[in-house]
Amino acid sequence: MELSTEVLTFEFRNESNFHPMLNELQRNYGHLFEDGLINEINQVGTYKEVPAGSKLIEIGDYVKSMPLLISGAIKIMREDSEGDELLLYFLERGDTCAMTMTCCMGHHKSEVRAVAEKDTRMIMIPVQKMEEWMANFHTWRSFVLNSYQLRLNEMLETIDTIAFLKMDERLMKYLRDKAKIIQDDCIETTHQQIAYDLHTSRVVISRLLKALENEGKIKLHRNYIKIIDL
Amino acid sequence: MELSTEVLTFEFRNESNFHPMLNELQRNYGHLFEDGLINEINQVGTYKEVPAGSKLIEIGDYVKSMPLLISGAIKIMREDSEGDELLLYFLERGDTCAMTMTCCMGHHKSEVRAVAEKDTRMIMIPVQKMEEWMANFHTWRSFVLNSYQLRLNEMLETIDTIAFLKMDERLMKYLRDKAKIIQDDCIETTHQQIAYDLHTSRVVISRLLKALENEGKIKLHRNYIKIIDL
DNA sequence: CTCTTATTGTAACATATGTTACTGTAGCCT
DNA sequence: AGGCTACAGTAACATATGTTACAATAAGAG
Repeated sequence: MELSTEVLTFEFRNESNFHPMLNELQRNYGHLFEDGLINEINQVGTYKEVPAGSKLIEIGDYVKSMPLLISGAIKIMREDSEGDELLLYFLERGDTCAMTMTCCMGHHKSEVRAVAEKDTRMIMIPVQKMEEWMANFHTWRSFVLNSYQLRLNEMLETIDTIAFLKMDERLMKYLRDKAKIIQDDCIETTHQQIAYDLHTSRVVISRLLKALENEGKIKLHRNYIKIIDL
Repeated sequence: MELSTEVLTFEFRNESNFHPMLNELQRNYGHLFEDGLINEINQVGTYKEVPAGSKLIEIGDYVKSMPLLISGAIKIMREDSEGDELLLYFLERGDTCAMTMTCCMGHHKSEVRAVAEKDTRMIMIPVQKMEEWMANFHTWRSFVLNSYQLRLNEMLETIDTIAFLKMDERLMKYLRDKAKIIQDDCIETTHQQIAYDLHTSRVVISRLLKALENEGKIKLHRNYIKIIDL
């Protein structure tokens, strides 16, 4: 499955009479950041809008800016040397990517892939500012540390899921999480795509999905799954 | 297997003519921290020495100080609701525990268990100072961020191991990692203990160990395993 | 419409891992 | 020595997951 890696970027900075970014900032991050910081972000940040399916970061990429999500969702994936994939977690409004921060600050290659799960809007912050703000803005320090904490907890949850749950339970959790992310009981996907995300085979997923349908928990259709009671 | 949770703590602070802690600090963290910070750590830090096997943190504990490891090793474990265990990673000299930092700063319960793998020496930092130093010491900020990055990468490696490797490969990696941590080709442990760490059953471990022995990679003995060629 | 492709369902089988049960023995205590 | 316990070896079987192969059909392209 080939997805376009094209990304639409709109620059709003330095335009005198049109500041949607400032608006978005205040709406989504006003309660987190002090005014001075909001101002700085507005100065150096770049507004970016990407359609569902676009690849934002590939494994091995050098990353030079970190995102502040405004809306939408981003799927973070891991891949091993054989190309086998595994879904790690999703990012949503108010999130940033701790993995990206570590890449930025350590000037390392990305260890993960990031793909827009829905149409997504975000503000990109250049890496140099991150460090500067760490020294100057208490709210930025808190935000960064809090982001690390959230991400560590997501990783822990991922480990729990893989280590302690059987595939049928992982599948149920996957469907629940996905429905929550897209805020819809109808999940548009294929059995093959789920198999990639959970790192198993399509036949296994079809088998388990059919079992869930027989238990009345979901209803299967071509290219989408309707959640009844999970 | 019941282990003593007793912990030996020696306090060296505020003693005028005996400062082993300052020595240890300079030896192990002098290249990382500026003088002023070393001094502060020496003022408020507590030297702590624990024997192998002692439990430092239990899941659900509230943690009010973070460790800077001087020597030894600490095993970080996860446990699910049924009491099934899983080894996450080890901490060594120069490390601190990012999970602990997040607990301290967020005032959350610990999500993990920490057990001394060897006799271990460390300096404990009270949580209040952590935040203060974040604002005042550039080297402390770098250290904290770097610790988060290391821990995220350890977690990623753990996920890779569980998700992409079969049990025999996980076992080999486990033996290699363990030998490296204790710096000895003879690993003192039982099949049952390995089974707990890898979250599988003793019989499975015995079976796979026997296979490794037949391949000439290890030599099995009662209560210890000698690594030949892994 | 016809042809093609992607998607799904399903059977049959292979393999990895988990479970139960039993044995032997080293090490320790008395 | 005798007895106890933890540890290890192994067989036989159960289950979960992975693999291969093939059929049925919906959706889209022409």
